[in-house]
Amino acid sequence: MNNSQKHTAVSSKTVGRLSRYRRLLRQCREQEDCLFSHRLAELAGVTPAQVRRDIMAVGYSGSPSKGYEIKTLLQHIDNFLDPPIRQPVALVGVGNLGRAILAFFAGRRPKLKIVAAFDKDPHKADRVIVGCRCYPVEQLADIMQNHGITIGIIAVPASAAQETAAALVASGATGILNFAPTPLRVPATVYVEDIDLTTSLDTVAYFARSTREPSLERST
Amino acid sequence: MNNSQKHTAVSSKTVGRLSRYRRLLRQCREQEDCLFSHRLAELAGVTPAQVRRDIMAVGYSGSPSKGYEIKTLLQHIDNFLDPPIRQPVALVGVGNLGRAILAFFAGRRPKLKIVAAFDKDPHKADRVIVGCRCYPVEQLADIMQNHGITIGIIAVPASAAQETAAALVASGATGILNFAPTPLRVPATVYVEDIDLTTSLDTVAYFARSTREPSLERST
DNA sequence: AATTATCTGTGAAAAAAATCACAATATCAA
DNA sequence: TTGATATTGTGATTTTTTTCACAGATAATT
Ligand SMILES: NC(=O)c1ccc[n+]([C@@H]2O[C@H](COP(=O)([O-])OP(=O)(O)OC[C@H]3O[C@@H](n4cnc5c(N)ncnc54)[C@H](O)[C@@H]3O)[C@@H](O)[C@H]2O)c1
Ligand SMILES: NC(=O)c1ccc[n+]([C@@H]2O[C@H](COP(=O)([O-])OP(=O)(O)OC[C@H]3O[C@@H](n4cnc5c(N)ncnc54)[C@H](O)[C@@H]3O)[C@@H](O)[C@H]2O)c1
Repeated sequence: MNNSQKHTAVSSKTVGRLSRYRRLLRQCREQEDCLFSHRLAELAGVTPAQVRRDIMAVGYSGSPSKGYEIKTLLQHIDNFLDPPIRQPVALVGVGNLGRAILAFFAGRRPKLKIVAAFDKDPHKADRVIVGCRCYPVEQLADIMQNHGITIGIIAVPASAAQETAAALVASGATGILNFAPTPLRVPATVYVEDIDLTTSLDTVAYFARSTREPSLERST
Repeated sequence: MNNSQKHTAVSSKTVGRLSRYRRLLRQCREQEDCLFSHRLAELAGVTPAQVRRDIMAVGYSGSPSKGYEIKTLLQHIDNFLDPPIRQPVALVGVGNLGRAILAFFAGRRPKLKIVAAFDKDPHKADRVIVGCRCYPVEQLADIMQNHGITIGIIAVPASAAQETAAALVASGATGILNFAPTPLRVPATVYVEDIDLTTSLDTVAYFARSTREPSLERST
């Protein structure tokens, strides 16, 4: 019981893809028992070599003849991705996006669930929003420490994002999923993943223009 | 009036960062007239060299003494990122997430706005949801072609994502922003950007565990 | 006007990520 | 048993992305 994280430092890209593989594998485990790297690659939209490399990280070997046994591979990925015990999550900002996020994660993943939501609006505090208890932000530190929360999701307006990040970190967060369109200033020991809709849409728009060949369309 | 896209093919990473720079620059253009690469780098959370490289893509040169003139740089970034005329967007799936997205983009970007939303639920069709007209999915092809829509946002359940993507592409989409946790199968000429919450949260959770050093905390 | 200090723009180098390509291995057909 | 075939795991290679580092530029200072 000593392995886990020291192999060669797995990249966040690989971790992300493993998460995606996991979902795909769960879907197809009813139909199939085993699959080959090229099959999983096709499902995931990556190359077979990429799949094999990624799978190396979880310490499981397939057989050249049958490929990967889905059940076992899933166990290995779960073991790699899932927290050993439990890793509760806090959501800050119960607005439009916050509620959608609560709805999205509700009832999934027992080990990685949103156990508390916070909002500075008193109307939202002390209620159960989508099955999740909502508290006033003032109680953030207390409740995070009570629950042992180490992950925060930021869904507050950009203007409040930095202070929210600071509060989360001060209360023990070591990972943050940030939806506010602001780069967060946090200690280097804290892992931040930004999800920036504007940036994503700008990027899609840019490549939607250049991806289309010279002449086309103009239907009747 | 010939330049724009053929320089050396700008990467999506650069495009994304330019979008981020733009937002930051807009914020600080009240306080400052000019800034240096290291200042913008600090704001954006990247290195100064990265900023300078990215800015090369928009064809603007700063002065070694004063840095970049914010107003002019913004013009160049706008010119680079924004569509020449107008690039209307369609949203498919007006559920929790869809409504949050409509709210988020409402009233911004005249050139890049969501002009139509679609849902298969008749209760949602033919209404104005957050300032955006909502139609039954059956009208997707017609309305996309009427409006000349080339960008689609997918916010339908995963099970309907592939068919939605196919419908979008068939109706002229060349770029898709996909929130459904499913890899989309589309022609290579269509640019797809996936936003996968589960994957993102898994990644944060993974690094939230390994990012913290051996011993710490346990405050009173 | 010379000196100093500091920046940009960019070729070159480094680092990171993806892909190639092949030995090792397993299976099957004859 | 042998040969043909197909796949894995991974070292080597390629490609992509980031960073380095410095020539050239600009302004302030003496
Ligand atoms: N709506 C979307 O689809 C979307 C998408 C991407 C990003 N975002 C970003 O996510 C954030 C939230 O978006 P939204 O649409 O839900 O906005 P919203 O205004 O609907 O919700 C924001 C919520 O945060 C609460 N809040 C404000 N300051 C707070 C603080 N200091 N502490 C705790 N709670 C606080 C508000 O009371 C409100 O309930 C914004 O930064 C937005 O830019 C939104
Ligand atoms: N809620 C979130 O925060 C969140 C976050 C990330 C990703 N997602 C993903 O986004 C998608 C939507 O999530 P949601 O929470 O809004 O779900 P939701 O169930 O609230 O909304 C889905 C909507 O899509 C409509 N729909 C279903 N099939 C359709 C079809 N074929 N054509 C047009 N409309 C159709 C439904 O009528 C419904 O209104 C899901 O794939 C989900 O996994 C959601």
